[in-house]
Formats: sequence, C-alpha cells, structure tokens
Amino acid sequence: MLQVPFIRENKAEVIERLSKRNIDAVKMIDAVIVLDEKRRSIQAQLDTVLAESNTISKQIGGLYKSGKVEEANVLKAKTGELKEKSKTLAETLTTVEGELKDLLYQIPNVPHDSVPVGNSEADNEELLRAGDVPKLHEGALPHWELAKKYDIIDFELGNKIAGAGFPVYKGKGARLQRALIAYFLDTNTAAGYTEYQLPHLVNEASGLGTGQLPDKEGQMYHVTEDNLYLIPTAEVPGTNIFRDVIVNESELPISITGYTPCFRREAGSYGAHVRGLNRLHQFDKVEIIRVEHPSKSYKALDGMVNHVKSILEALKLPYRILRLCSGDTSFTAALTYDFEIFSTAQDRWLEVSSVSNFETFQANRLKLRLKNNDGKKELAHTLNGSALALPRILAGILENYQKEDGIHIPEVLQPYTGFAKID
RNA sequence: GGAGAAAUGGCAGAGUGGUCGAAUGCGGCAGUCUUGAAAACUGUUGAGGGUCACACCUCCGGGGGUUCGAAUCCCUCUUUCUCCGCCA
Repeated sequence: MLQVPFIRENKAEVIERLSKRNIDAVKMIDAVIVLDEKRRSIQAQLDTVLAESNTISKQIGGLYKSGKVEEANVLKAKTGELKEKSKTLAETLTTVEGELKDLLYQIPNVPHDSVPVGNSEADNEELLRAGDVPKLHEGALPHWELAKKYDIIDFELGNKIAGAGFPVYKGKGARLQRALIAYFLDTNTAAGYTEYQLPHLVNEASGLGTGQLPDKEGQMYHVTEDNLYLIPTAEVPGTNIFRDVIVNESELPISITGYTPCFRREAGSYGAHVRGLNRLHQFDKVEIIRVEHPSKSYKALDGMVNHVKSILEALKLPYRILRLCSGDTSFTAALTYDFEIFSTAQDRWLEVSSVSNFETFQANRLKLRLKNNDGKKELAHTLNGSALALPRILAGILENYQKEDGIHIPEVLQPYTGFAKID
C-alpha cells in the first residue's frame, strides 16, 4: 500500500511511475487525494465536536460536585445535540476511511527506476547467464519420465490421495527433498539468516499485511470454517512476524529464513508447461526475508541476489538472472530479480527463485516501523526471496545430472542425501 | 469439549464512573559524579490522527452498549491461565 502523504506530495511522479505498469492511475490518484482531504476535514469537524462535548462534560462534573443540579441539567440537554452530530460524523468518517483504504488496496507498488518497461515475461531483462549446460546422452528424459523410471516421485498416487499437483515423493526422491531443505537452511543460516519454523495457516490480517489479500484471494486455499488461509509462501507468516512492530534502527538488519510447504490454487494454469514438477498445488520452499533501513534495502537486495547465485553455483546448475519488467513485476514489489535454471531435457528455463524489494509497500500495510537513531519513526523496507524453491531445482538436478547409469547427485548435497547416485 | 479466572505502556503491576494517557518499579535514553566503567543521584521515556508549530482528537485485547462523562458498569467475540476430559 502506498503512503498517502507520499502520493499527495509526489502526485505527478507516482502517476508517471505507475504508467510503467500500463496503468492509467490519474483517476485513482486524484480520488485518493480527494478522499484524503475529505477524511481530514471530517476528522477535524469531529474533533471539534468531541472537544466541545468533553468540555461540557467536565463542567457538568464540577456542577454536580458543588450541588448545582439545575445548571448541570441545562448543560446536559446541550450534549444531546453534540452527540447526534458526532455520531453522524463518526459514521461518515468510517465510510470515507473505508473507501480510501479500498482504493489504496487497488494501487500497486511503484516500480523502481531500473525496472524495464514491458508487458510480459518476454520483456524481462537478462542480466547474467552462467554455468555450463551439460551435453546429455542419447535418450535423455524429462524429469517426469525419470521420476517414473527410478520410482522416486509418484504423481498418480498424489492424484489419488489429493488431486493433480500433489506429488508423492518416495525413497531416494523423498530423501533428496529432505536433503535440499537441510542444505538450503544450512547455507542460509551460515550467511546470517536466523532459522524459523512458521505456521502453515494464517489469518486474514496476515494475508492483508503482505498483500495476498485482497488482491490475490482466489490463489490461496481458504479454510472457511475457521477463516484461515493455507500459506502460498513463507513470506506471509515470516513477514507478518513484524506486523504492528516498531524496531530500533540498531536491531537492523533483520534476516530470517524458514522452510515451509507452499499451497497454491493456481487457478487458470493448464497444459504442457505445468507437467510434472513445473507447477504444483503443494510444493516446498525455503525462503529468506529481510527487514532493512530504507537507505540500505537495495544493497541488501544485491546481497540476497548474490546469496542465491552462490547456491546455484554450488549446485552447478546453469542459470540466468532476470530483472523483471514492469508488466511482470508483482503487485507488491518495487523491483524483482528472477532466477531461472536451464533444463536441458525440457529445453527451457525454469524459475526457481524470485527476489524482491517491497520498499515500504508491505511495511505500510503491516505498520512495520523503525525508530531511527534520532528517535524518529519511519516505515521500514521489507524484502524476500526464495533460497530456494524445491520442485524445479529437483527437476533441474534430475534432468541435468542424468547419465546412462543413473542420476548423479551434486557433490554439495551428498553429505545430506547419504548417496551419490539414483539408479 | 466442560467449569472457573484474567487481558492496562518495552516488561512487571496499581487503578472499580469525572481532575487518568494512566501511580509505582524495572528496562531504555540523556546528564551529574568518575581517568574510564559500575554504583548512586537527577531528568526523560507509549502509539495514531491533526497543525508551519501549538491547540485539539482517538487509543487501557477486538466490537457493540449504558451514561452528560467509561480503563472502571453491561453485552459479545478473541486470546491467555487453572482444573477436568480427550490426545501426537
């Protein structure tokens, strides 16, 4: 959520920057300013009425004490009118505040200056391509075939138990999943992130805090009985640790990591591109989250990018880094870098991480503030990224590391898997 | 799930209808003292709205009500604790 004072003071700039997202924000921004003025004017009127009413109440108290009941009753009669007035004003205020909030919920974050203009993923800017694409033997298979051949992932079984998009990992497949989670967590904690285990269901306030609600309501599984949502990413419970929190500047940066399963309804996805592990309703992910001082958040973002890079390099997977274009950058993010690994067997790039700076967009909804060293309060910046999402990493390992005699496990993972080959 | 108790500032904890945004202690911050530190002492220290700045308004778990006036009374929801039941 953008900050109203920022919108008010930088109206033209906000509209200009939002236009990068192909949004004509003129009407919305004007409406925000009008509603905010209305809000403040009504607030002021209400305050005046309440002030008068408070004064009279105090006088009545004094009169009663000195036994002047008659005079007190005269004043009492006066308060009825004030009460009516304040009630009406308070109702109007609630309405206007609601309208303003609804409107603000509809306005996405303003993209960072470096974000290239574009409509789709085709316009994303490739910044780096690294790692060797292996030459596979004749008859190399895509991961869903490999999964069947070595009996490590059973998609049909998952289908039976839950439905499409809920794979069952077994044997060395299950162990490899566990190894990846442990390896990622160890790597992240070694880099200074504190490990958390977080709830997998969250309440409505948390969904609003990080921006999944109301914008992406249909993408989350909703447990209506208890009004809870299954998390689509650890970003939601992880970032909401800091909802309604004021941190001291000296406590920054805050760096946390956590493994969670992620649940996504993926309404509207279909076809060959969602085959196998490419798109799932339930998958595992290790997330990194940071809370930063605004002056340091972009440096932190670079640090996170380098961290993810180092993991992919350790796994020896061919990858590239993209700077997402305005059309592909999510609603809440100001700047996002995507990591993709190249799957030789599928001959396509697979997204494995998305690292974003949300600046104050989430913090404003979360009311996550920092008290700087001068004692002044301002909104903090939040960031997060995957380090990493499992399914496509697994797909990449299976496909890129396949040899005729089986799938060779990347060296760094072997201490975690306890085996060097799946055959 | 049943019975009872409770929810107040960073923490602990007073406050049961008016002068309470709220005693006191701890913690935090600043200062005095000290070569420095500790101790001791002094001062200061919640959040939001509003204003150029004040004034002023709101907030004592959430929501609603009674009253001229609510942290205080009533209703309701949530959460926590104790006991019982069930249970990985």
